[in-house]
Amino acid sequence: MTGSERQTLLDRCRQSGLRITGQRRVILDVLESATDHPDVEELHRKVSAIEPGVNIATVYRTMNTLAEHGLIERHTFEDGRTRFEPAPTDHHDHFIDVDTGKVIEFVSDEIERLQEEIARKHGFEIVSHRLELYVKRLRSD
Amino acid sequence: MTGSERQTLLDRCRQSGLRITGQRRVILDVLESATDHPDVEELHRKVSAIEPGVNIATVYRTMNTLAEHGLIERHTFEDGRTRFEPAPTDHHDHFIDVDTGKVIEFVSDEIERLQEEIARKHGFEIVSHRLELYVKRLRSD
DNA sequence: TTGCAAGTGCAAATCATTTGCATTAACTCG
DNA sequence: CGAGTTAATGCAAATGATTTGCACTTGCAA
Repeated sequence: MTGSERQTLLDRCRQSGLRITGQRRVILDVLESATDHPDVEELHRKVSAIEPGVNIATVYRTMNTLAEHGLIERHTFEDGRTRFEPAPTDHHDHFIDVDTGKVIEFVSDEIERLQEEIARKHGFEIVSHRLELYVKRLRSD
Repeated sequence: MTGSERQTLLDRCRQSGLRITGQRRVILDVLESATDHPDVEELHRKVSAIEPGVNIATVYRTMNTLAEHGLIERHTFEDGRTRFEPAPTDHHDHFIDVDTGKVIEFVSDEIERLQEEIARKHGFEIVSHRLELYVKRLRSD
């Protein structure tokens, strides 16, 4: 019932004691408003459109800093590129549309439960996991 | 009931019309006898132990050739390194032991089925997928 | 406002992987 | 079995992504 449920990346940066610079504002903004999971180059391109002159090394460094502080997640899909997504609030898995390259999130408690079960059977406990479904849109004609 | 069920990588290379060179013999051998999923550097190290003087570019090239011919699979786990595993005979998913780095394979028809179901619900059909469980050994004390 | 540490730009360094080119060696065919 | 073609290899240089050293700038706490 507080107003803090949809916390912005910027807020979380503050909480982590990171300095809020002009570049960071833009980077965080771009990162947050991205529907897709962008890679560094994409980020840099979008950031530069808003605020030219931001060095790509800064984007790299910012991504690393954010990741260290747990504010973003780093993903490496089969296409090899390292991509980012803001804040692991709730856990979810990914559809990757092989035609468009779009990444869509989904959740399945059932699958999560099965994973636990299988791990236990093998004498493991799960630290984390990743499930990626490479998909094509179903055509209804 | 023929004798062809456990086909060696070498055989499959021959079938694909690849030349069998001294280096390749060794590389295939190392690849096949590896329980873990090695990356290029690991492969090169092991190969060099048997047959010194094999250039790492050759290992890279061989991996690419094998992958093109579908004789090995390329994986990129969260640790970022590109790793290989011989022959995608049956489909399976991976446990990655976060302590040891070991990769263990497993299968779950149930999970596979759930995946199909979820994809369908979202209007997708699955082209391929990857499920990785990052795990720790359960301690029984 | 002042000072210091964190952040930034730029260029050079690093790391993994690929590639051009000359050389070697597998397989095919006679 | 020997010659020819063509893939495979070695080596070094090129590439592409990411990191880093260093000098300079700037956010923020006091």
